[in-house]
Formats: sequence, C-alpha cells, structure tokens
Amino acid sequence: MTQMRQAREELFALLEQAVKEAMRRGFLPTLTELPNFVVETPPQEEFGDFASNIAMLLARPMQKSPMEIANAIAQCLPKSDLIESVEIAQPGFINFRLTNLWLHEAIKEAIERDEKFGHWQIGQGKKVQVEFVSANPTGPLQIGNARGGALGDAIANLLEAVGYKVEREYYINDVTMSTQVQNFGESLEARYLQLLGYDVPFPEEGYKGEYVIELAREIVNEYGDAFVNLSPEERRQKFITLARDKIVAQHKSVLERFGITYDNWVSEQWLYDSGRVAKTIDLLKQRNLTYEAEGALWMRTTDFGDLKDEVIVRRTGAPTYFASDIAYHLYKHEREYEFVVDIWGADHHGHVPRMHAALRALGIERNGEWLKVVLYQLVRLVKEGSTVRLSKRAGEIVSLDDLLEWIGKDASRFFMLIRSADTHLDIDLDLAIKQSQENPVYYVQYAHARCCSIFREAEKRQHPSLSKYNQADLNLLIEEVERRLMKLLAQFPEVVKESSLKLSPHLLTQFCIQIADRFHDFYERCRVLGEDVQLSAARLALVKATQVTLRNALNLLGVSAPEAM
RNA sequence: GCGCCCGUAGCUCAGUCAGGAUAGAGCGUUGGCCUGCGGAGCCAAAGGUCCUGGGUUCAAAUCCCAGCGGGCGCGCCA
Repeated sequence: MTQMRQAREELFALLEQAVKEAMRRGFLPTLTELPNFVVETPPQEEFGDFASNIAMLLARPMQKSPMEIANAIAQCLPKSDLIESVEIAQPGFINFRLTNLWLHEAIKEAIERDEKFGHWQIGQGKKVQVEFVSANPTGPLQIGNARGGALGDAIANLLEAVGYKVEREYYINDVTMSTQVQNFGESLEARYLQLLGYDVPFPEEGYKGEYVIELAREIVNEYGDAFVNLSPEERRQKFITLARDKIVAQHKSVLERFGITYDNWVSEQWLYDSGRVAKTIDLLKQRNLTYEAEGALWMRTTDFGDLKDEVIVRRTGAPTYFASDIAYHLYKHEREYEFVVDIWGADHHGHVPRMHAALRALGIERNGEWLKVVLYQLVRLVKEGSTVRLSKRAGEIVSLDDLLEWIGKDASRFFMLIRSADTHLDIDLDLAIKQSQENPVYYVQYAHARCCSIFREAEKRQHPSLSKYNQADLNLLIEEVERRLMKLLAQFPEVVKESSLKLSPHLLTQFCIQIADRFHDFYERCRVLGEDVQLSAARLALVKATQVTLRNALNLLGVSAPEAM
C-alpha cells in the first residue's frame, strides 16, 4: 500500500462516515446507498491535496444544493491527524489539505524501497506475454518498428513492475511461400548472381535497397560461388532461407542495441511445419465455423462481431495469414498466459476485429480481456522543420540503425514514448540531439545526474548530513517547492500502476518531465548542502527520493539514468 | 460507400475510457534572474470558438447524434 493510496482511502472512509453521521443527526436526508464518488488530486495547487465530488453527486438524490450538503459533511467529518484543513468550494467540492505526514512517509518509502519503489503485486506473478515488432524478414527494421519496439518493451517493463511475469515474444513472419519472402529471396539471389558477374535480370517488384546487395556480398564472401551450380529450385530455396536467417539475425542485433531482448522467437513457418496451422483449420471446420465459397474456405467471423467473413484457405490451397495467426494465438493460449498483448502498427487495425472474432468463436476470449491489442500510429522524422521523406520504392528508408546512429538509444526510446500510441508522432531530430533544456530527454536525464552530483559533492566534502539523511527530520522541509516535489514523488506508484494497466507508457514519460521540472525548481531555490546539518540531511533525503524515482521511471521506459553527463 | 484513429495555445501534444473548479505541459515568443551543491539552470508574461452544430446533465474537451477536415483500413497481401 503506498502512502498516496493510503491517504486517499482514509479520506474516502472518513467521507463515508461523515455522510452517515450527517444523516443520523438529521442534517441530510437518509439514503441507503451512496453514489460512486471520487477522491482525486485537484487540478490546482490552491485547492489542496485532495478533493471529493461527493456532495455534487448527492445533490440529486437528496434534493438539496451541493454546497449545503458539502457543509453538512464537512461538519460531521471525524477528527483525523491526517487532515490539516477542509474547505468547501463552489459548486460543491470538499477540498482537503493534509498534514505533511503522508508526504514524509512517501519520501521514506522511496528511499527504503529503492529500486522497488513504484512496484506493485497486482499481477500476483501471473504469466502474461507481450508480442511486438514481429516484422517481415525482408529488410531492416524501420522507425515504425522502433515505435512498436519502444512501446512493447516499456509495456512489458510496466507489467513486470506491477507484478506480472512477462514474456517478450517476437513473431517472425517468415513463411517461405509468402509473396514477400519469396520476392525477397529472389532479389537476393539476383544480386548474388550479379555480383559474381552473371547477367541476370533483377525482379521487377524486387527489393531494390542497397542492403540487399550488401547481404549478397556477405554471402559471396562466405560461400563464394557455391550456389551457382545448384538447380534453380534448390538455389531459390537456399536463398530464401539464407535471406530469412540473415535478416532475422540483423533484427535481433539492432534490437539489442535498442535495449530489447526477447524471451521467445516464434517462427510462422514453424507453425506450418509443426502441423499447427493444418490442425487449426481442422478445428475450425469441426466446430462448424467455416464454409466453402468461390473455391476458398471461409470463416464465419461475422457471427462473432467482424464486418465481413474472412478467407482462411485460398483457392490455391494455401492458408492465409489470418489462418496462421489464429494458429499462433491458439499456441499462445496453450501456454496459459493470463492475457496477451499484441503491439501492431495502425495499418493493421482491420485485423483487430477479425482476431477477436476468431478468439471468441473458439471460446478463448473472456469478455474481450484476453487479447489486448495496442495500435500505434505512424512516426515521422522532422529535420530543419520539414519531414524527412521516405521513399520505399527507391529503396530509401530510415532504418532503426540510422535512428540509433543519429540520436542514440535513449533519445529514440524516450521520444517514441512521449506521446500516446494512437497519436501521430513527429520526432524532431535536431531537438533530439540538443544538449539543453529544450530537449526533454536531456532535461530529465540531467535532473537525475544532478541528484547524483549532489551526493558526489557531499562525499567530496564529507558533509556531515551524508550519514544522517536516512533518519532526517523531514518536518524541516517547509518550502513550497519542497512540498510540491514531495507531492509529485508520492504519486509515482500510482502513475506506474495507471500506465501499466492502461498499457500507456507515455503517462510515465510525461511524469518524468514533471519531476525534472519540479526538481530543478527545488534545486534553484533550496541549497542542499549548507551549514544547517539537519536541514541539509532532510533535503538530501528529498534528493535521494527524487533520484530513486527518476531512475526507476526512466528504467521502466528503457532509457538509461546516467549518474554523470 | 463502410469501419477505425486523430482534430485542444504559434508548433508538438497531455487531459476524453471512469463528466466537475479559472482547460494544462513542453517548445517557440517577450521580459527578467546568476559570485556557493553542474547556467546543461530558474522566474514571469502574452497566447484558446477544446473542428462545427445539436442533444443528455446541476455540470461536457470528456457521454450521445449529425456533419467537416486529416490519416489508415476495407486483398484468396502480411
């Protein structure tokens, strides 16, 4: 139980008691049931620490004005050493200003729990899965994949923080008979032969990127002309496999540089080879969920909320992507996850109702809570005020490698998580590498480094407060900036919980910026290492709590928290 | 045509799911602050038809309906 939660719940209970007492004394009409009121953080500092809307919600059933009700409740509030003062405000809010006790407890909590500060046991160790990036092995990962990666990994971190056991999974869309994989293998084959001096045509719809030539060169270096004399079928097959393996290895490597390590890599081809796709199709048939039409096999997804039925086996006899994806989700289900999260680009949003329909049809979906899909919108890069244009046709793409080279891992991840997933994202490359306050990544990391620097300075000077901050008297923190900072730090566990349950890391990113803001504010006004040892110790405790909070928050986002910059 | 996402300050966006107070933040702009722990900083000001129009409500950026604008999807591609 965090201090913030505890304070909130205590107020909640006090309000309930007060209403009952007011009814008993006849100040208010008697109701058998109370409405679902809230105790929340008010929008402005001067309204106090917490506010409740209970009086306004009671106005209708009680046939009295909210102000009148609020007054009656305030009069009947039981005494509590939590509350400093209570105010009634138009149109009927009850505002509480609390004593600083809970804030002090929160600071101590941060210092004591250290890297566990902000963590919860909500997940009770249940197993969940987050699947993300899952690109076609036909080329380098791009900035869109980077957003998916940053999101997926941060969401995984957040779910871990609230107590789930999380597996990160990458689904390789490597089906060799798929048009794209075939095409890619053929492109690679053509480049290989061309490098060896053969005059072969490049496939018309082939992958024209420079990276294909580079891969071909690698193969020439490793295998020489060993594939020239194979039969065309054999050679093609060989190249398709080689292409897949090489690209998957590259993906793995660049994702590691991006700070992402997966627990599982699942191959779509394997779903076929192991018979899972065929079994899935049989299962759908058995359950009478399919019908044949126009030479293809369809699934009745419309019976389960989809807009149109979907083909699962083509006229050619080849199963569709939808079929293997059902097989894939059945495989996920077999592994007994409490729920699974899929991170997809917004261009896949048409796939969402299909998958939900299929899972409902198979009885896997329990009230829409098992498969959680997070869709993210496109990312654009902006440089000198204009969009960095991408032309896939010309083979010019901005890859994740490029992004990492230009702005580095921390800035990439931070910016990818600064907005909610379902909003378009512009990343200003000039801003992202700027080492100044304008750049939020630096601003936040700098705040952390500054906390560390204060401790370094204290050690250097052997400041006597250093050994005392663990038992500091936090009552000495009386400045408004100190209180504001404490209040924000106290919110951290709830922010973690909320961003986790909403699968919304950007809430945490925004929180980081706020902390940095208030910390710099504090730093500017309050000297930490001064002559008053007791005061210094108290402020050092606040700095430590800030450091812990920032470090934990940044780590959840996958951004490093440097001790010096 | 149908479906999904977005529309909030000059710019980029929080806030919308769970309706509450004078709608917030960062950047930019303007003006100010610094001899001590990192100026890689701080303060202040200006800046808004919350896309439009209806509806529900004591109360709407938030919920409902109808439009408008932008993006995406609607394939026996993945």
